[in-house]
Amino acid sequence: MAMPVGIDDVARAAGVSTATVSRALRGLPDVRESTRKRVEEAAVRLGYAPTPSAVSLASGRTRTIGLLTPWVSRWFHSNAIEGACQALRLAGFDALLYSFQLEHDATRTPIDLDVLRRRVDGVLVVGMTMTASEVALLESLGVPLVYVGSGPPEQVRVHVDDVATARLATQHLLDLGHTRIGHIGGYPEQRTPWATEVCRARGYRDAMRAAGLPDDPDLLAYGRFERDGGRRAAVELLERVGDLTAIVADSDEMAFGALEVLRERGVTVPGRVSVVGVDGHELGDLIGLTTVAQDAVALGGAAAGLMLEMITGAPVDRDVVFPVELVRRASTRRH
Amino acid sequence: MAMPVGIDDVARAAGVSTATVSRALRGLPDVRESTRKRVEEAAVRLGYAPTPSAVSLASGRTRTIGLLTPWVSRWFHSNAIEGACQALRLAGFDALLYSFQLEHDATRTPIDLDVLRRRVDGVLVVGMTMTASEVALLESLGVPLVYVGSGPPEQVRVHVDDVATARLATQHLLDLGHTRIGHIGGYPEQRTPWATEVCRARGYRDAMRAAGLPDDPDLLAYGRFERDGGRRAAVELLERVGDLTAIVADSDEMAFGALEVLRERGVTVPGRVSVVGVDGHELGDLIGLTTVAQDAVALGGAAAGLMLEMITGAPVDRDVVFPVELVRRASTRRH
DNA sequence: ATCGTCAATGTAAGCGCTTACGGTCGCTCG
DNA sequence: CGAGCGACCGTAAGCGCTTACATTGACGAT
Repeated sequence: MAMPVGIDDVARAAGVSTATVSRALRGLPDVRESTRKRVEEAAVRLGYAPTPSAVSLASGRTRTIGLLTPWVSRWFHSNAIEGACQALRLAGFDALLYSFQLEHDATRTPIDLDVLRRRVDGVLVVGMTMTASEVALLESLGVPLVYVGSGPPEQVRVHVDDVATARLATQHLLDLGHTRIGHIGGYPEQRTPWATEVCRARGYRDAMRAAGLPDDPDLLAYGRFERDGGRRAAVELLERVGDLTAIVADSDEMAFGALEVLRERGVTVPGRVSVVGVDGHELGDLIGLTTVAQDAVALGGAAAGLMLEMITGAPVDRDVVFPVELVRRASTRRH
Repeated sequence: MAMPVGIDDVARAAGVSTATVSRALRGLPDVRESTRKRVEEAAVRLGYAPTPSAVSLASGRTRTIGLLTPWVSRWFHSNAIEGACQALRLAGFDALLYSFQLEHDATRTPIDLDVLRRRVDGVLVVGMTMTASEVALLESLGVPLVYVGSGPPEQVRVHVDDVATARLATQHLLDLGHTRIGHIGGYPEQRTPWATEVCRARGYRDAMRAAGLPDDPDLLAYGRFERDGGRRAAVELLERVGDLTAIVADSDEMAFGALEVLRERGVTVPGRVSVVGVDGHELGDLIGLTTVAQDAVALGGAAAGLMLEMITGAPVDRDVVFPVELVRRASTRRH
């Protein structure tokens, strides 16, 4: 194991001062081209690489972005993280992963954001509905923030139009002649108005109203944004609504849960009930789930891009909205 | 935004030297209990938190673990990462995520491991078959290494017995009376002997031989360890083997791909062909895929635990093997 | 009373960089 | 021909901690 080579070693080898090495290697001006060449040559020859912590301490920058996420193994999150990671690496930035297992949304333990302090140059909030106080806490870190998936309107965010997305899903069902359409979504209580849960619920309601259908609370069921949440909500819905002919689930994973319940109860899909989800989960294809797809990887990548621009001080779009696409598959049909 | 409070501020507030603050806050000996109390009180009051880069620079430790992984959005990886992340956070460690999109395995671009140098106290290699030279490079980092999923025998690793796993899957099919059992696995070429691809292929072969069946190269098809890889391999298999009655796929995701192909071609499952996968993917339940399940989250968590022990210098098991479990579902039946 | 001992602190030298500031030198310009 | 000006580079002061080593008392032993 070769012993560590520092910036002074390079300086000595190149016959210049450490300051010049620093400038030369970082491409700063005020360095003669011939000198820079010589320094770079020496650096390569010695296999020099700056010590990150020393750079951070001296410069105040970490070249690291924090990824704040409630889960890493869920579809949206893992894909968005993947996209962000790639983009960050390309720019020479590192990704610090902070996954907070958020239990019950109500009694959720306060996130210890202090672990981020002075650790990152910016943070990407991935698919996480934060409370107002959490947002304030985040802002107190004093670094750029980008919200992926959903975020406060006044913040920089990269997302799809959740209202339109749910409306599209619902409209698809309406177009097929359904009217008794149940909605399976995330718990809207204690949510800020911009939460995905809230927006998608609104999209559903908007579509129903626009079709002249009355608001019917029986058609609404909630659960956590995952398969099991979808299961519970579906059970509720089936027990409450006898003439249900369709379900729009706010995520594919919830839809999968609903499909399970339907199958267990012998309710054929799309024979008796049509189901549409939201996300564009890879396995939706195999399962034959009609869905409104979004490109989570691209969202993550775009968010990372924005973040990098913000760090360099460039002005950025405060609100980047990605398109969604209805993917018709076997789980929906005319009523 | 309150201005940053440093260790000296705490020292002043507590009426001691910075050295004492450092010792007191880190629980080192040689600090009178009353002093420690006073220092802690002051630290809390001022909202002091040490600057990570300063700590790293001075101590040489980063309290950060690098997670090396080829993908984050695939089942095994996202789950293992999730498990590792949680365990690390509990210990106050950060997780630096390095996701390398490995393209073609043959011409894979050399991983730039230098980004890890002096950045991490250890690295977890998650579900990644590394070449001998990559392993050597990793070792040159001079930090503890733990391999999750598969790794060189002489290294510390946390994994399932891949040979036994594939054997179990195959045996299940044999027990059901199948003999024309195709195997869908990852490309075994250019792999080290301990690669998951190689071991699972061996498990399949062992089971077949043990059942007295001849080696039949026609029954082997390869692809990447994901859905599309499963698709291609399945297509190959179907075109080559007319009397195929069962398939063992080396991952659930590959099995899903195979199921798609079978369905597209009108081959009923398990009517004409039985399929068994490996992993325990959440959606295997919905899809009804028989599989040999492993607990990826637990693997990740255990690996993180080992890592932490290694960092503190404790001796650890060099080889932690987790159990697997056959989960019978609708995709397999008696021939 | 004297000395070693040991617990509890303080002192200060780094850790490996960045960067404000100063200095040199060769030119241009009035 | 001297002042002024850039271009280029070196000096050195940190950045905010950790830690080897020195220091100080208090105390029991001699």
